[in-house]
Amino acid sequence: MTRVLVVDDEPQIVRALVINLKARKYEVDAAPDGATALQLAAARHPDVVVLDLGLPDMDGVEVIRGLRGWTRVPILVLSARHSSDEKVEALDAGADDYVTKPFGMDELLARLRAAVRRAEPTGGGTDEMIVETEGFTVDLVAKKVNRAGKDVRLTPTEWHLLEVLVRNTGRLVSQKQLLQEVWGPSYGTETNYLRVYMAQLRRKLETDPSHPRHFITEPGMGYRFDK
Amino acid sequence: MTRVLVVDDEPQIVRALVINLKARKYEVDAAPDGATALQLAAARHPDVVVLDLGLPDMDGVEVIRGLRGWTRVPILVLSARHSSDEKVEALDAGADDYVTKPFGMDELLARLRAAVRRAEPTGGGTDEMIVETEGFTVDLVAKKVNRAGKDVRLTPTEWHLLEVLVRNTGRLVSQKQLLQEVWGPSYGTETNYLRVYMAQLRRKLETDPSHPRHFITEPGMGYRFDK
DNA sequence: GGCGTTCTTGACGGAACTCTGATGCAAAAG
DNA sequence: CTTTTGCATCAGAGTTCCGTCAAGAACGCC
Repeated sequence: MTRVLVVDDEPQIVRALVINLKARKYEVDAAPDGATALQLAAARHPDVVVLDLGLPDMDGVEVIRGLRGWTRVPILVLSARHSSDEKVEALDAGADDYVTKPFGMDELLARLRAAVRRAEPTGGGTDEMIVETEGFTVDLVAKKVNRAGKDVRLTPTEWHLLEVLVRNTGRLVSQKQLLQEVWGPSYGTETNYLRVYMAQLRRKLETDPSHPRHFITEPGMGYRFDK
Repeated sequence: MTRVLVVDDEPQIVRALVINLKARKYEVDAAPDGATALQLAAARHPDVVVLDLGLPDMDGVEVIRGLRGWTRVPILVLSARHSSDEKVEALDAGADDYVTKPFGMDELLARLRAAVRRAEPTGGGTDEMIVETEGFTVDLVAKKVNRAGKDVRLTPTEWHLLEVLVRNTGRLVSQKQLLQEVWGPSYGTETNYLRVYMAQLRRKLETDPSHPRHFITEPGMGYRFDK
């Protein structure tokens, strides 16, 4: 189910959006200001953000920057201002689309669908995004890990961590990047989480967990997944 | 260089777009109708398509579908029609954005930048920034050094030092600059650190560490990395 | 409300890394 | 030829970082 974060300080707009989105089977979170928005985004990892630029506590563009610091989630900006400069600023800060109020609900929903669609992982269906090692197989589309013919059960956090590593196969991923992608932007230094969950992954996937061959530690820098 | 395909049957709009895009260092192809557009798209593989819906030979939405059959290239729709239905149809057919005429050039360019930006690869196919010598290979993105088929393990400081040198391949880097970039602004004089870590790098990477060929000392001045 | 799963937190031993000082060598300066 | 200066090398001390375990807290599911 697609999760949407709606950020707006006008209750009637939020209500209208929430009703329409829920009717179309979206999962919706709402935030009345920028601080709440950033917090919710980190906690809930929405698939798309609908953001009103006129917020009570901070400039909407700052919210965009705050999000772009750690995520590429599509951001659809709402604004009462029609000025070209405003649009350019928001778009260049990292917004994906800009809709001026008053807006048609149909159009907004269509733009939302477009934003979600293009964020989908390679919809072409040609490459299945399956990574194989000699000990196990990771299917990024089906979200499944197979080892010796049996599916391995992973917790959400374990899976998320594995996903980030596998999407960067062969590349070193810094601890900060891992923490921020999996736990959110404010967790950049909680390296103990990484230690615990990396140990879990190794225990579940490595042939010899105490001598990992695929989940490599680069001391002081980060981790690397190798085939 | 980013390649743009402009599809429009009104010469003056095409001309305005081409001039503005070329001035901003885009490479531009232009097509006056749908058939030419599909053909050019296939031949030239543009990074983004700007598409007017009002074409002489076919419905613009058909062009979108024709493109979406085989590519995920961002499509930015231009149209004189403000109707919500038109927008929804185009977006749901696979367009990425919809701008109504008359449009502001600044806004259009900003939306174009946004479309190109989000199409940029993140997990796959990034440019690799690889530097090769006859003895070893440095991958600045994956943070990997390969020597004789095996990965060389570098400590954070060693890697950081190597990175600064490699990014300045062929140029002399002063000791002060190296120290300040790797250890911080207040370490401009601790040249002994440099000696120790330069020796480590040579020991790990040079074929004959006592007669370095790549990590050259310039006495009294600094160090230089040569291929 | 009870139960099982998952997430968080803290502590500890061991491994890896950084720093430091001593020593030797070579080239430039006197 | 001697002195001085700058660099290379080595090994040990101190510090930081990582893997592991275990227990409590939070969460979701009947």
